[in-house]
Amino acid sequence: MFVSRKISESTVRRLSHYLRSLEGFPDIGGTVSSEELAARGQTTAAQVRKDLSHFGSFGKRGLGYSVDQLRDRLRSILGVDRSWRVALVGAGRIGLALFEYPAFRSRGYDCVAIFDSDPEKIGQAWADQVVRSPDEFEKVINELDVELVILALPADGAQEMAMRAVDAGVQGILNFAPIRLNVPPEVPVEDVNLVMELEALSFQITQGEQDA
Amino acid sequence: MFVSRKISESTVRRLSHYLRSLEGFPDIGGTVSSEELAARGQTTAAQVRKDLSHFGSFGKRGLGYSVDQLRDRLRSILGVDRSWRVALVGAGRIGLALFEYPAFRSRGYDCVAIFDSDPEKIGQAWADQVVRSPDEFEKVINELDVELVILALPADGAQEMAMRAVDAGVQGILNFAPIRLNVPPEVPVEDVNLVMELEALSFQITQGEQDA
DNA sequence: TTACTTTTGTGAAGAATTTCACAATACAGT
DNA sequence: ACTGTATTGTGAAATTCTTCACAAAAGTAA
Ligand SMILES: NC(=O)c1ccc[n+]([C@@H]2O[C@H](COP(=O)([O-])OP(=O)(O)OC[C@H]3O[C@@H](n4cnc5c(N)ncnc54)[C@H](O)[C@@H]3O)[C@@H](O)[C@H]2O)c1
Ligand SMILES: NC(=O)c1ccc[n+]([C@@H]2O[C@H](COP(=O)([O-])OP(=O)(O)OC[C@H]3O[C@@H](n4cnc5c(N)ncnc54)[C@H](O)[C@@H]3O)[C@@H](O)[C@H]2O)c1
Repeated sequence: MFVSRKISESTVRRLSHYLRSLEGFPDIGGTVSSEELAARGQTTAAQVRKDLSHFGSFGKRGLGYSVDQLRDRLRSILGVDRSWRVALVGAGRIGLALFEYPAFRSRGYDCVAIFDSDPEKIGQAWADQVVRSPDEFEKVINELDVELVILALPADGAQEMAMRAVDAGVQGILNFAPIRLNVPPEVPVEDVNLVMELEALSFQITQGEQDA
Repeated sequence: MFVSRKISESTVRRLSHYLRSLEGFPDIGGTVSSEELAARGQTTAAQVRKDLSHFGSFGKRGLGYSVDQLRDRLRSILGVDRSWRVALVGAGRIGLALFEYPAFRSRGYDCVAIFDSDPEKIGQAWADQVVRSPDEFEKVINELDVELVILALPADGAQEMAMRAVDAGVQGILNFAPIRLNVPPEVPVEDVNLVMELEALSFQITQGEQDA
């Protein structure tokens, strides 16, 4: 019934999926069943109900869940019923792609500062932002009250910038650099490692062939 | 002792980590213990041994694993002891970042074709490649014997291109579009959803604060 | 050869996650 | 009000994943 601490990683991923599905319903006032939600995700109705039950019971037996209500509840559970101030560190190729990706801003992740160590890039205008020197990092993080940092810089600078971000009071890190960051356990880090995703594919293909 | 089918997703992710760690050892002829490997990953020695034991036993009691041997074995398990022919679909911001990312090629993922539907982009040269029209898709996939496809196009075109890729004989899909692709179960799909990663962060931060 | 140290490989125990299955309940129709 | 249908919320069972713990090597040193 109540938030019993320790929600599993996979549950959180599924909650994101449910929210994404619900945002597909432009429908006002409708309802959705755990069965329907399961079909759109890639899971079972029982799993959907169990996932949601960790946070309370907001369905109606015989009817399902109110789309509007469930969507709001999921937004609040996932912390996207507000906006987050994000800084981008590394104004390279992946940094640019992320910066220009509209889905971030539309979900409430607001890029309020960009840093790069390359003197050629410092001072460049990116939309409403100017690329800043890492020398200003702590000052800017504090002044703008940055909560999240996206690390899109080469691996050799990532650990240092992660530490500086934590020391400056940043609350979470999305890391694209292919290294395991060492940060205090209370600061969550999510790693994105695309080589690993490709390896997962080639693993599955290779294994599959061994069966045949 | 033998590949007993059904290796868990988390095991595969850890195998990738182990391989990445081992590639950090330029050391020729050395050995590494499960303890050391665990420290570099973010796991336990028992987990390392259990993961490896699914594929045979290639350590020496009292000594550990031969770095060279284990690295080769992991490469072969993950299917990266060969090169893979990859096509990129969608020559946009994320497509460009991926195309120029050197770690892919160096791991054996070779981008051999690029497709985009934008007439402005078709014909553009990208390094050694030329952006092609999706009209040529099936022909090119077959001629170049493409095995993997990276979908970096907007969500509304992704399902169609996934299906065409499968029909053309592609064996795996790395999908950046924020939709759940519908493909036959024997074709592995890996999804990359960055909004979900950010939501995982904001969830953890939000939850953490509720404790305090 | 024997004693000692180290570290693997693995069954068994323990923990976590998913699935099952069903009583509880909400509404619709008559 | 009653009957029928749909669908939740949730203990319990089943399954999957992780950790434990220790006998079985393998090397080293005396
Ligand atoms: N391009 C991709 O598709 C891709 C995919 C996955 C992971 N990555 C990883 O993302 C990171 C960035 O990749 P990229 O392709 O954008 O590289 P890039 O070389 O295009 O950009 C990196 C940027 O970081 C800047 N930088 C370097 N040190 C810095 C520091 N200390 N502080 C601030 N900025 C600094 C550089 O000046 C450069 O502008 C790398 O770690 C890479 O491994 C990239
Ligand atoms: N930019 C990011 O950081 C980011 C992050 C996560 C996910 N994504 C996702 O990745 C995908 C691409 O994002 P982007 O930012 O590169 O977008 P983009 O608009 O920069 O590029 C998309 C490209 O795909 C092409 N395209 C459209 N339909 C096509 C078709 N049927 N066949 C071939 N090409 C086609 C377009 O012409 C365009 O060049 C989107 O689904 C987006 O949601 C992007």
